[in-house]
Amino acid sequence: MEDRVQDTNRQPNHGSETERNEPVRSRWTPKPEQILILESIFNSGMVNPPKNETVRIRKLLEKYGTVGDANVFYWFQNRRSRSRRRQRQIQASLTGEQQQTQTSSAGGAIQYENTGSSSAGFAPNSLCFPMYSTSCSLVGNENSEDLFSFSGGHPGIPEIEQNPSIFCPDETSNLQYQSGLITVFINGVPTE
Amino acid sequence: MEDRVQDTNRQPNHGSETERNEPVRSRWTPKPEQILILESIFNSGMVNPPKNETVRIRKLLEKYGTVGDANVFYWFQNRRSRSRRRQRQIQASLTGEQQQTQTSSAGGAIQYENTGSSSAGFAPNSLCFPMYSTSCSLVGNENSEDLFSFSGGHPGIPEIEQNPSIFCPDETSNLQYQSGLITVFINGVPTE
DNA sequence: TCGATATGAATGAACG
DNA sequence: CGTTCATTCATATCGA
Repeated sequence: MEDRVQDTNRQPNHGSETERNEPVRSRWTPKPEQILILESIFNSGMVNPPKNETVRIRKLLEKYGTVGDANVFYWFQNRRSRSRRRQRQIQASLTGEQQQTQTSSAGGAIQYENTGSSSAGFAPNSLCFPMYSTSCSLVGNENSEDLFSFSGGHPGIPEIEQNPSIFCPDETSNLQYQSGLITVFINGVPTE
Repeated sequence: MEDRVQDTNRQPNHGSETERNEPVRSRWTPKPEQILILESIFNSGMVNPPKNETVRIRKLLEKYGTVGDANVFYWFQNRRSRSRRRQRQIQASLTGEQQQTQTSSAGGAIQYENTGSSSAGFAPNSLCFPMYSTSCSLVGNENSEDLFSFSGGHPGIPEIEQNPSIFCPDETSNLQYQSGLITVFINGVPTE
């Protein structure tokens, strides 16, 4: 398994090769711009995009780097899973614990189940979004192909759930615009 | 394939017992030998074993570790599902290479693919099975109880799988034999 | 470089 | 049967 055929380039901060060129990558490493897009979509309420949407999202992301449907799919799956887990843990520590109010662990519950003995002291720096979140530029994509007219009504799948109450407070309340190109997210779909 | 990673044989079992007596495992983790057996059966064409077979398979697998009928059942179910999904995905990315955003809902099937719209280099190397496939030894089990003499006559249920042609080419064309104990797969049933 | 965390990917279990 | 959730594994990245 593992054909490391995927070529993605990571390089969050090294500005050398930005697009093509990759020694050998085993796992997809989303670029900052891609993460931003994904985050936005997720936060827009589309936490579980159907296949069609997934494909569209992938195409959108491809403008910033190679990515496959599977990557997008996994991303959302992990996202949902992790959000939920975090939420659950927070809840748990809030309700069921009166014994020791977040003493050592400062409230955060990590995911790693006690792997051994290392005390779990650490820093819950970011409440819900720990991601790297490097500075992203999202500069205008020269690619002017019409992405989508964003699906107003779903192609036939009324299945989306506009999650009314998202837990994640998150800090990515982005809406980045720069270099004269504004990207707005309509219905979870980045449009310009 | 690719040992480069894996095989860490690392039983998630942090403990020491690799076999009997699990500290507390919520989910079954098939051992390499078990996987091999399952793969072989599946690749033999028995992709959807009836209950009787499932029971037998489970008993066979039990020689290498605790396992229940449900595990076997789930395994085959997931296997079938996955194989099919992958197949579909490959198809899709082949045809959709130019465009084709098929709206046929199809429910998100995703998993593996390398699309590289531009410069698609895909790797046929790992055909279809991403799974671990660790090196297995399947060393002779001193367990002399002869569980089966392979089903001579079928228990009475002619109801077998329907799918005659499986797509997955697979690479596990094993047939391992070791330390004086040869295991052959007759009719998809490992026998010694 | 090592150790910890973050997160992509794989897969067992379950749901509809 | 197809899809989704939960758990686990493997790797990228950061910090000391």
